[in-house]
Amino acid sequence: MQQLENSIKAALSAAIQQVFSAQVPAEQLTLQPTRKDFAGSFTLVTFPLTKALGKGPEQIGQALGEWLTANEARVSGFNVVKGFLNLEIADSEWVRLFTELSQRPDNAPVPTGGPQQVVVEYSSPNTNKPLHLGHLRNNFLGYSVAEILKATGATVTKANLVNDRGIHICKSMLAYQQYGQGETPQEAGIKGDHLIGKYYVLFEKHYREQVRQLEAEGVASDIAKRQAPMMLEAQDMLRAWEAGDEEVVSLWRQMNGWVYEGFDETYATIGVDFDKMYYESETYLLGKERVEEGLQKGVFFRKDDGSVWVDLKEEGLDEKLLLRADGTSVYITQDLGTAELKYQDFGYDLSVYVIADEQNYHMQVLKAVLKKLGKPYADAIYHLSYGMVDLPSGKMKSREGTVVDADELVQEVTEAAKEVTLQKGRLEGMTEAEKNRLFHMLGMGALKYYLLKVDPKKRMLFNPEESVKLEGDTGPFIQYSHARISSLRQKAATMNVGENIPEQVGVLHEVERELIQLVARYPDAVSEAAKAYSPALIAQYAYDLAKTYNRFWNEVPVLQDPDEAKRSFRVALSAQTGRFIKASMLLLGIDVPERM
RNA sequence: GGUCACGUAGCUCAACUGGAUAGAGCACCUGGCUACGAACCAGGAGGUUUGGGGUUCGACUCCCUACGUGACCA
Repeated sequence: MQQLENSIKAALSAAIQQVFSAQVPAEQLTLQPTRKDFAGSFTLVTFPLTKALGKGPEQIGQALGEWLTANEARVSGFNVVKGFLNLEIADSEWVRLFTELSQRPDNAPVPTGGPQQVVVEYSSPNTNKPLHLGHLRNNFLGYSVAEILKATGATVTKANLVNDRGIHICKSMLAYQQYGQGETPQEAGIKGDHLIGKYYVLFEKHYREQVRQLEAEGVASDIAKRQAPMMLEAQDMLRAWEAGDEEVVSLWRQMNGWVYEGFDETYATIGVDFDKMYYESETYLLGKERVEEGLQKGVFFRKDDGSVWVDLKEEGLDEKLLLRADGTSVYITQDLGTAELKYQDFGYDLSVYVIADEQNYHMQVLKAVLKKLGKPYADAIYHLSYGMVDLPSGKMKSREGTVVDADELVQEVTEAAKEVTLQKGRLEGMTEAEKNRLFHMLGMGALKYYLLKVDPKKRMLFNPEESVKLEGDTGPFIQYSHARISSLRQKAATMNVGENIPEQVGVLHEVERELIQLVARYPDAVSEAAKAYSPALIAQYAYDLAKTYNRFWNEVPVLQDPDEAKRSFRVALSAQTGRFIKASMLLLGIDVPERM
């Protein structure tokens, strides 16, 4: 489609040369898809040309339209409305374009001239609690963006940086020591990540009680928060961990192990994967080396108390602490180390960080610091900043217990999909296992599509009732369209209708033309989505494709048409639509069924 | 206090990066299954794009300002 558009532009540029004897390079022309209410496929906006050509917008449109229909075989007609020249493309050209696309292998890359070695870091959980709704947006985005970049031909590594050390996990450990009585996930019958989460909550509960008590005794609030015994103990534990205390380290290992088992189960269920795992416990020391490097290069400075800082005022930021006075690291310290390590491992020319927008400032600082250090990979860092997920009741707050648990949510959407599918689905002859796989596929389709169809940058609202809907602008709507196509193809096969594209198709139906144009846009959709790091563009495309196909289904007979050529052509068009629906959905991490 | 986002139909989201009469879905109303799958399709109603100013042939989009929401920095 892009090619066709470019060659039309070139033709327009030539037309301007011929008719007005003026030079207007093709790149300067604004060509856009024609709006639905007008005839034509491409529209040239002629307003910008009036000055250069010294004519009115209608006059220009008329003259160019006439020249093109006479001299350019692919342009079959035109009309001018105010400053808009609408060009109609010959049906033969659409059929030719479609034929070309049908021969394209499904996994052919869409070259964009973009980065080739890519690392996408996403998920990046803390190990003190199970995944929740916010993590789901992150996971789905990261997975999808990685797949989209792969589709452009890049070599992509999916990385997960696990935050396995720090005060948060010590809190869970402490509570477990005090109240756990050695229980294991197996004994408790709870997933490991949920078990650890339970103790984290327990810590918070008792800790807050202690703070309240201290306050009742007249201690100031901020002091009480720092002096509460459980907080002091947790900090002791962190120090013991850093010192390598055997007992603490072994408990830490055991509890993190449980969490990983739980996470792995969740990752498998939601269908995301990673090529490389990083653990902060293994990388945080590397960050200190970078700080040392910065001190030696003179781009960082040490304050009297021994803490290390960087001055980013010239970059429009502030002074930033890099290492505490006691030599312990802060978040950014370890990020410096991990960035270096990733570069050593993969030599990326693009490193994507899928991180919520609350860390915009932090990521700016990271990039600026790496630049100060003169790191060649600083500019390759891209922060894919996404908005928070709100609930109808407001913000999710773990303190108030309003977080939506990922595992529970997956369960719910699957259950909802099951209910409807049992009622309306065509499940004859399917085994129980196949049925369950289908329910899961549809439930996840609904959930993933719901979270991915919104522009990543924007904060979004998660409405539980809407997220399990299967009608309208939803994943299952698109999955349904695919199932329909599969069914049609099967029937076509039994009726001996081929999927070949005949030499002569005749005049196209308007909706056929529209469908071909959409199908032809697939590579453009992928490349736009890659450039914008936006799965939402793919979701939008898949929806348009399914929607237009359904209109085609309702308005045009396929197997019933008396003309044999039309029958095969329409089956071929259906088949290709199905392939691109599937390809698009797979880019979102959503699988599509043959029937449902 | 400072910095940065965002504000579009009752609700949830689009709008090709400055182009035509701002589009979809949900909800509401009307119509279409003895047709290849009705989880579908067609139609109706619903908008001062938060308010106010400016830039230009043209502004949801860019600039200024007020209000509202959110995040971050101490």
